Amino acid sequence: MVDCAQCPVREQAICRSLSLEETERLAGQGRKQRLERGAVLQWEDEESLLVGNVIEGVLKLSSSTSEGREQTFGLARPGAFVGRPFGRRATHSVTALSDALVCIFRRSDFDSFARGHTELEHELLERTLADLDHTRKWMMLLGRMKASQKVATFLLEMAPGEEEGAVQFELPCSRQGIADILGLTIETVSRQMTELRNAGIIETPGHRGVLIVDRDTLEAVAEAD
Amino acid sequence: MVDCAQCPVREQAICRSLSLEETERLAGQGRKQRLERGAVLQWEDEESLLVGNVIEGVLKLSSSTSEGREQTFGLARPGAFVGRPFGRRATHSVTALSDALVCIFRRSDFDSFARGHTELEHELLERTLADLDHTRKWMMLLGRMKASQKVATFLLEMAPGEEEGAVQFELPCSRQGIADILGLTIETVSRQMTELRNAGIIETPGHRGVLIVDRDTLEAVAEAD
DNA sequence: CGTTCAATTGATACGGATCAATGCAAGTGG
DNA sequence: CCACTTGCATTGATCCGTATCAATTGAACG
Repeated sequence: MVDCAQCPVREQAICRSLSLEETERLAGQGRKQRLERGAVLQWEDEESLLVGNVIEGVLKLSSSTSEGREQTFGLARPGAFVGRPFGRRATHSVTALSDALVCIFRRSDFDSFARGHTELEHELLERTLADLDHTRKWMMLLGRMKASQKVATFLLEMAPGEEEGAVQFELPCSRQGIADILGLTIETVSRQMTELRNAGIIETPGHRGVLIVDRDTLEAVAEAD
Repeated sequence: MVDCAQCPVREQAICRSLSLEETERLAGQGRKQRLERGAVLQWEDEESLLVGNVIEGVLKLSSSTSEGREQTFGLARPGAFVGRPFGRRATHSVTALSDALVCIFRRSDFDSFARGHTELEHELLERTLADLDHTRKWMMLLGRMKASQKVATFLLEMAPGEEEGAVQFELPCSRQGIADILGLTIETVSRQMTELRNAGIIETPGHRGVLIVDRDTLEAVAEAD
């Protein structure tokens, strides 16, 4: 049985546009699935069969060139919607970066449900427009920024909040993961991190931890360096 | 008075999802506007006031870094929808690459019209999803391909049709324009074009003309070079 | 304490940017 | 009709940033 009222992402996921009753009707067509770290929910170029909401964990949207170089398009956190509704071919892979829990539907079921629920489609439209804005922003980063700017921008993007003071947090992925997002190599990312550390702008407690000491300077590096 | 029945993009623009009657009701809230080559319909970071359809010409969606390096996100051809509905801030500029004709609406008018017309919102959703797919494809190109692959991919993308034989066409933009799209410099684009010409893969009649002589080899270059 | 995997550091090569000059075609005016 | 300008495109020389290859360090774990 489903219990959307208890869902931890009820207020973030697209379901918030539906009444609890309608949400549970939708949920009746889907199921929850646990994903282990590294599991692939959808392969690029496969038929697009599934769509869904992320409940826990972090997923990665990515694609690879024929030579095997990978590019990450974005990360999906709890509350995010993943998959490609209204299209038969997946344009990217969806992989779990951490153990994750998703609430998934057959694409065809979701499509017809959405066609009957205007508010849901509208919510999806708003999200897709926001995703597009965000993707374009990162396009600029890939095409026009140098490594130091990319890394600084990435850290600022990952940092929670907007506060002035020092902020500490955990990165959602390894150095390789950062490299795939920024279109760099693992070594270049590492070097940029040590430069920032030597300059006293950040500290790096543990492999995934980051402490932003001087946010203003970090923003200046992101602007031009 | 409006006459959407005669509109040359009636069957391509989002309006195709509306009855002719509804289309003209929408048109009553908008107007046609001519844009001269180089005119800017919308500046990045300005308040998002306008949305609309491209009727004639080619527009460019782009943004610039603080240092003035420009990145193009995409081109809008006749039938395309431009602008950012349901959001108050424009994330990119919209510039006419050629003389153009657009059919525009105040964003607020369009938003409320769309909220009342499910089929229009659905059409917009499908387009936005397709735009997102396309943008991600180009993200990969920016992040992971080398100059020769970028240029080859660009030419293939611009070429009409999928035929085997030689195809001739005009590029929609100058070398600088290509550079802005591919995240390269004008010189690098030029050098790659001459390499392709010397290899007998393409010919370049006039500044904007391209003749693809050997499409297979060009595709091979795009895959890996 | 060794094994393993990720991150760091170093040395070198290469691709593309940058700076600078030349070429080429389409106007413009004498 | 020919010199002169103007705006791209092309070509060349050099420099810088990042990739690549290779070795080392460091942390997590059995």
